[in-house]
Amino acid sequence: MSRNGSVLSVGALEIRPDEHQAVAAGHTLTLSVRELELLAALASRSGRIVPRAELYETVWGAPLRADDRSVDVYIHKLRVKLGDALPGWRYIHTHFGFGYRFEPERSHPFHNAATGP
Amino acid sequence: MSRNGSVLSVGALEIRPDEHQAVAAGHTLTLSVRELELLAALASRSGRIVPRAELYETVWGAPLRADDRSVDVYIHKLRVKLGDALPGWRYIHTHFGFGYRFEPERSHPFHNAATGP
DNA sequence: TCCCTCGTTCACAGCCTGTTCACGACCGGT
DNA sequence: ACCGGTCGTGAACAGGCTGTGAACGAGGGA
Repeated sequence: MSRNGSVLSVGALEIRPDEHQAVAAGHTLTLSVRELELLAALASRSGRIVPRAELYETVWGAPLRADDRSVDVYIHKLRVKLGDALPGWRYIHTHFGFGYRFEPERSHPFHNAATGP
Repeated sequence: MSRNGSVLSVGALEIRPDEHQAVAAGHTLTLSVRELELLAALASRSGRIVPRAELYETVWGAPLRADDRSVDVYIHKLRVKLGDALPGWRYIHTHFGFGYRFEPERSHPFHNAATGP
């Protein structure tokens, strides 16, 4: 990940939280407020395993309740949209019992994706 | 988007604010003052997600009131005229909760539009 | 004055979002 | 392989935004 002012750049993704905009391989993603905020929260911690509680507190601004699945639901929404925009790559990895890790990785070793991370 | 003096060029559109004229695929559009100004405001920010307030302040020259729908109404008028002039292309994209983004994009994957953006 | 255009404002329908459920698949430990 | 706890995912809901057609009044030209 790299920072340039308020711009987060991870793999083929460029995220500008201030402008509510995320661009994947030159194509602007259609994200809701929560989706973009969660994406930014993940991207700004790229490569780290981030606990749900940390993600929730960052995006929702409140402590995570014991049975709240909001983070999981939004992770799924992001995976779908990122998958559509950048086929052949996985950005969000699950770490069972802990949380998620954001990092570009090929979905399949033999996938013929053209552009690198 | 490209600038040449006072000319904005986005996709098949060419907008000359100084001459109060907008040309789509060689055909001059019939736009009112507000319509042209809003189109110019959008085109000059092509590819960016622009908040309603910014558009309103640029075109109307005053801060956007909380329940003012003028921008939405004019966006609709522009969409109709652009849709007529350039079928098969979408230029104005809604970003729910924020504003609009101006960028040429095919309406349908299978549309046989001849001219590119 | 009459007609027509334009900008503004309404009203209502329809779409999008955030949240919460429900249920099945998956994981790790025993 | 069995089990309890975690995750993935599709769907239902209520509320807030946006799309859209129409009404209104001001202003300009014939």
